[in-house]
Amino acid sequence: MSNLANRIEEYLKMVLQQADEGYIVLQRGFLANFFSCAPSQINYVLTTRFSAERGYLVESRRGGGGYLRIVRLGLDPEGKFQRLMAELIGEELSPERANNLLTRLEEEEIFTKRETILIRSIFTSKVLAETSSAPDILRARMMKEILANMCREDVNI
Amino acid sequence: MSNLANRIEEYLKMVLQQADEGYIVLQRGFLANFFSCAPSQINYVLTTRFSAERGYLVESRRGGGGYLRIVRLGLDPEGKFQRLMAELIGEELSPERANNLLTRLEEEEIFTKRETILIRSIFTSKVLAETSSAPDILRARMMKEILANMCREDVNI
DNA sequence: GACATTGTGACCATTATTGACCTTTGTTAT
DNA sequence: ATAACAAAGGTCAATAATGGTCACAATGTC
Repeated sequence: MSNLANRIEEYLKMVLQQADEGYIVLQRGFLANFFSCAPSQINYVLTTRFSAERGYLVESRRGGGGYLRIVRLGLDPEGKFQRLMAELIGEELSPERANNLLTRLEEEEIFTKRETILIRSIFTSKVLAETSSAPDILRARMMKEILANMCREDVNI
Repeated sequence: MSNLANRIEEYLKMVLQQADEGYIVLQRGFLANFFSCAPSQINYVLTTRFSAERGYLVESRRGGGGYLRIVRLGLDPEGKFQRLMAELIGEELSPERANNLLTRLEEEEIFTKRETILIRSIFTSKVLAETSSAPDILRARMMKEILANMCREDVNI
C-alpha cells in the first residue's frame, strides 16, 4: 500500500499539518525532484487526493516563479454546512465520491470512525448495485438524509 | 485433506493469529506466487473460507499498490450478531421489524444512539421505498452488511 | 456415475506512473 | 518594445501494476 502517490500524499498532509495558515505553497518541480518522479505524478496526487470532496483547494501559477498552493478548507460553522454538502453531493453520488466525502467528514470529526465504516459498508457493498437500478441516485439521497438527521443540536457526537 | 485451498486457508489464519490489530494486509500476487497457483485461486479461498458468516471480512484495492485486507471479526459474547445475521440471510426486513430490532440493539449497547439514528434515517426514509422495487430485501441486506462490519476488532464502540 | 469441491485461464476493471507535448509567465538581449 | 529563451505548471494518452469474475476443467466423494 506504500506506493509513490500515497507517500506524496502523506508528505503533503504532514507539511500542511505544521502550517498554521491552513495552506502551503510549494513547487511542483521541487516535489517531483524530491520524490524522484515525473512532475505529472504530482498532478495525479493533487487531483486524486486533494479534491474538493476531500476538503482541499489547489491553486497554481505557471511560468517563472510558479507554484502550487494547497488550501485546507475547514467546514465553516456558519450553518452553510447543509448547503455545502447538498452541493457537493448533487443528485448522484458514485462510490468513489462517497468515499472521498466520508474521508473528509471523518477527518472533520463530523462522523466517528465507526460511523464512517457503517456508512461505507452500505455504500460500497454490492448490495446497492445488485438491488437498485440507480445506485448513485440512491446513494446521494441516503447521504443527504443521513446528514440531515445527524447534524442537529440534539444528536451530539 | 490437504489440498491447496486448505493450505492457503491455514496459512492465512496462522498469520492472522499473530496480527494483534485483528487484520492482515497482503497482495494477491504474492500469495499466488508463494503457493504457485493461479491468482484466482486466492479469490476462491477468500470467498469460501473468509466470508462474514465464518467471521471474516475482506477488503481490497486494485491497481498499483493494490492489496487484500483480511479482517477477523470478534465474536460477541452470546453470538447475537451471528444469529441475527443468519436470520437476515435471504430474509426481508420491514420498516417495523427494523425499528424494533434497532431499539433492541441500542438498548443492548451494540449501537450508540447516534448510530441507530443514522441507520433509521436510511431505513425509514422515503428514499428506499421510492428508489427500490424491493425495499424490504434491500433493508435486510444492508442490515447484514452493517452487522458484519460492526464486529470488526479494529473499531471500538 | 452423479454431484460437490477445487483449480485454472482468459478476459475485465481499477489505480498508478511516465513521457511527450502544450501553455503561461518571467527574463534578457537587441 | 519585442523577440528569443528560460522556467515554471497542465493535459492526455500509453503503459504498468494490481485485483475481480466467470466459465470450464480437474479432482474428490458417495
